[in-house]
Amino acid sequence: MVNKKFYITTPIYYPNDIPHVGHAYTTIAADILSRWFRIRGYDVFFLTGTDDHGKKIALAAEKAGKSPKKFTDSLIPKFKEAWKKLNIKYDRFIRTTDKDHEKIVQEILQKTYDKGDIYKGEYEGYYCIGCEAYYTEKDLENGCCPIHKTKIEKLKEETYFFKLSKYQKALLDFYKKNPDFISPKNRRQEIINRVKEGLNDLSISRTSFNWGIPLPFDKKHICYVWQDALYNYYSATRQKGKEKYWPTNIHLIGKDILWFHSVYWPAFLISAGISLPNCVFAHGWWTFDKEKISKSRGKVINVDELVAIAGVDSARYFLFREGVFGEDSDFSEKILIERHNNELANKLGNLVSRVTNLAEKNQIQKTTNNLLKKLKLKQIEKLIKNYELDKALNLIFEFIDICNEYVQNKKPWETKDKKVLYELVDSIKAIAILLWPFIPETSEKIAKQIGFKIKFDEIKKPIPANKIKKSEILFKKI
RNA sequence: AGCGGGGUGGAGCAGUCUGGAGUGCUCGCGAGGCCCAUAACCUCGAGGUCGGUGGUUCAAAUCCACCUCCCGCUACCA
Repeated sequence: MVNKKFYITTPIYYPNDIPHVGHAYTTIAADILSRWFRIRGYDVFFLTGTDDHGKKIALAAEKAGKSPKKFTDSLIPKFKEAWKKLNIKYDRFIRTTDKDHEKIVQEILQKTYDKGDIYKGEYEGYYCIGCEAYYTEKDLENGCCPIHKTKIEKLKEETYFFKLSKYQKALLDFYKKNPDFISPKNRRQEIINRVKEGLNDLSISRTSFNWGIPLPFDKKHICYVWQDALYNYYSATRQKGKEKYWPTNIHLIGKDILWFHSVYWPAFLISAGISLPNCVFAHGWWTFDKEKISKSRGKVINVDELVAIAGVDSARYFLFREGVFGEDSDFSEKILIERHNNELANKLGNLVSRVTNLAEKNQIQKTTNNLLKKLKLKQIEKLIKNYELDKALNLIFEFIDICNEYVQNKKPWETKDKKVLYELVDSIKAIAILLWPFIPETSEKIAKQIGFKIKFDEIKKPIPANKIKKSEILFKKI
């Protein structure tokens, strides 16, 4: 039997950023889902990467005295290290400078051009020479550049346009037929309303700089950011053996780029005659101690800082337990530590500690695990399939409480009941397997300690009545 | 301005779609229990007219209308 496939992506990030909590959130979410579908037996392809092209990069490279390629090469390790640090297991790290990507982008652009969806025109905007960038009217302050405070001029540039307006109806039809395409559903109406208001054609090329992919039908022009970037999701599946993964099951993104993914992206694909992704899931933003994260105000928390607070697993756990997946949440070091202490150390850690200790002293004896019946496995599976990660975690931790209660009520330290201890050890196994996508390091420690494999089917397989040793402390309190 | 989201015991949140005793979670507070465990764990309790007004209904936090306050988005900007 052929396994079902699951293809998941994160956005490709701008490499001159420092990987921070926002990047980490999306990427961990993708990691959790891909791990989950892997243990459920799916053939998973998890893609992340960087968007190396664009004017900002070209300028930053110039400033650093490097070629853009060399410059981005030097930035990529930061991201790879961050993901390693967060225990993220992606299948490919794509860069928009990858040869296979460039080739695919050009092929599709040519196709789109041949179809007549790209035409030459003029782009008009407010151009600041100091910034070497265009601004929209509302960006200006009294007609001046917001950064240089200098008078700004209206400039025209020859550019190619994509006929986005042509796809208004097709998009609306598509949304109607695929109600889950834009998720969570409260964002859906927002997009639909805006699309109904009408779509402008999209300027897709620039001649003012050359760090990008040249248009195949006019080499003077380079493809401008979005088209180049969005196609990465597709080009990654044009590699040999990877074709089966298209279309994407879920594009995980931040709500700030939902418009591009739910409007431009399907329009580009329809135009190129490519089948459309199943779902674009826009999650919320992190505020920091109730304030919006902004670099200028120093309210960013980067991956190193995040992990330094209480470790990888606590960070991963916190991000998905705090708040509803899909909505905004507030990041606070204090609350992360609270959750680490109260939930991971006191509930989960302590449960493992007391049970393994009792099991070491008294041994365990195989029996039917009635305790496990209280685990709402079906519901948990359903929640994760609907990407309701916070709710799934709630149910798993509800079961941890039930286990702690069970220890309390059955008093195995008094009765020395080997069967009760067996039930508990077997239940911890189930907990560890279910938590593996969220806190892999901890689950693996538990698995090693008790002696089982992290596979979904193992949840229902009775654990062999091995000798158990008291576990080390899983989460030290802070 | 338009569109979207929100206002639930002291704090932070679920619950609202698919109405059914104010149910639940984390923390804080009060009392007790346990002693296996990471001074952890378990039980009980105090505390809310579910933003306001009106409507539908046998029944509304939940559905409808209006009002009020908070927050976000408004496009070629990753």
